Amino acid sequence: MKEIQAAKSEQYICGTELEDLFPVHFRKYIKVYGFEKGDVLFSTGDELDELYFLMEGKIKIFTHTPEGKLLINRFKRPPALIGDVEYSRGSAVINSVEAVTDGVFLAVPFADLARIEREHPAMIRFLFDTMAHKFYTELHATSMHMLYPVEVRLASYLLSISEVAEGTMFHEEMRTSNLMELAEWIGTSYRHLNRVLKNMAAEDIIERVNGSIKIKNLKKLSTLAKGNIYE
Amino acid sequence: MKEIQAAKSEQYICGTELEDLFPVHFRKYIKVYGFEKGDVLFSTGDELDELYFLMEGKIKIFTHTPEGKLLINRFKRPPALIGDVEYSRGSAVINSVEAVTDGVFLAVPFADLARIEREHPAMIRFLFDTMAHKFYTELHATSMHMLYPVEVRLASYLLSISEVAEGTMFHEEMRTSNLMELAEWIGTSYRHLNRVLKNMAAEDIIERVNGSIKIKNLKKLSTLAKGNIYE
DNA sequence: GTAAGCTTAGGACATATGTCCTTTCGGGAA
DNA sequence: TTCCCGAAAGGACATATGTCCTAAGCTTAC
Repeated sequence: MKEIQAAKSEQYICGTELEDLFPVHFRKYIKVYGFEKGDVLFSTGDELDELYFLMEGKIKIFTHTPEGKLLINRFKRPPALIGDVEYSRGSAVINSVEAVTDGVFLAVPFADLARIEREHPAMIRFLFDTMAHKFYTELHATSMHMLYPVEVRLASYLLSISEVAEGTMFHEEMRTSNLMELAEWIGTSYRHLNRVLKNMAAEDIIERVNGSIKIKNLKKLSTLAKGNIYE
Repeated sequence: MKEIQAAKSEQYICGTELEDLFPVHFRKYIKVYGFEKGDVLFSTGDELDELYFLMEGKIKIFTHTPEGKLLINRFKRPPALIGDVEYSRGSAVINSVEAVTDGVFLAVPFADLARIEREHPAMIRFLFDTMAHKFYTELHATSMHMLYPVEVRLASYLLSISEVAEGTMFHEEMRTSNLMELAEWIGTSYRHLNRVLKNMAAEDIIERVNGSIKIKNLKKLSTLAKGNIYE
């Protein structure tokens, strides 16, 4: 990840929610960073001193254990905030972050953020709301994982991507390009995902055409998902 | 849960963190509620219009599915906040809350809270920090659940209660009185917990004396827990 | 075009965990 | 004391899910 000197933060801020958030005279302190697919953006334990706004691209946030097991916490697309927990707690980075695609961050040094916070209450309110939303989402996902088997989570996921019509930006957040990523997102092994997909195909709920998944019976799928929408 | 008219919020606020949080002239709007063991305090879907500070007692926060399955989200002891997510999002109650023991809440109407927030920035900062902490804790718990089998979670739990010596208030938060509650907290069935306890006993890590658990080999336990502390 | 390397697909087997039931046991109610 | 009940303990079996492995079908680089 490296700073793009040429880029002006203005071009990313204009027309977004961030316009209200950053008083104009603070904008010159905002840096623009670019990253490339596969970059390791942050690692557990790093010290952070900037807050990052994901403006472009897709990133993945994950935990890994000392034994090397890996758990995808979530995939994120804009708009997303990285480093808010660390800003609040003053602690080191909790989860590792990796770039799934190329992308762009805006960065605000914690020191400047503290100043903005003081003279512009909207900022802290924004941070609070964002955090509340993250927490809510996390709670929801945890419940799903603990309460339902993979089959239900998968059904719910498939539903969510099939309803793009009514879709807020939110649904975008977890579209995945291939099955392995999907397995990670749902929180299971690729093998098991495959097994469940096979069952669904056997029951004519979906059809697998050369790698991609087509929904054949939306109604059955809804029943399976038990009214859950994956987020 | 009912308001205790006689009680003054002052007596609960004095000497705590809340002293800085509530400007003196706002304190008269703070209500005091008492509840009794077993009371259902909040249910999913309720509309909330107050923020609650748990001052005394122990409560349990849980989700239940349409099918009746139940998932303990966590147990809480003071200090704890209920309703902050709802305040931020303006949404209905997410998880149900039940009293595990008798206890006391302080309550601040959202309307007043909004006013305090405006003239006293420490309040929103407090909410933000609290939320960040909740989020962090939730993340940690999720990772534990997803990454480790019950055995490790149990070991970690036992460690945490054995280290009361170094204990912040935090460790208190999840002491449970009986095995069924412990099973719920760890997120497994009573049967399975029992099974795992038996294994540990067989390996001389613990000893089960008439219902209670004694730790016999702290070192082995630590190894099992792999350095995790069940926060 | 060919080899290398993913991604997809699935067999075989092991393990973690859940469900249902039965038995035992200690403490409070009658 | 006697009886009853909830908590504790564990057997038997079912199910969800993981691990390891093999093979086939594509891309992609050269």
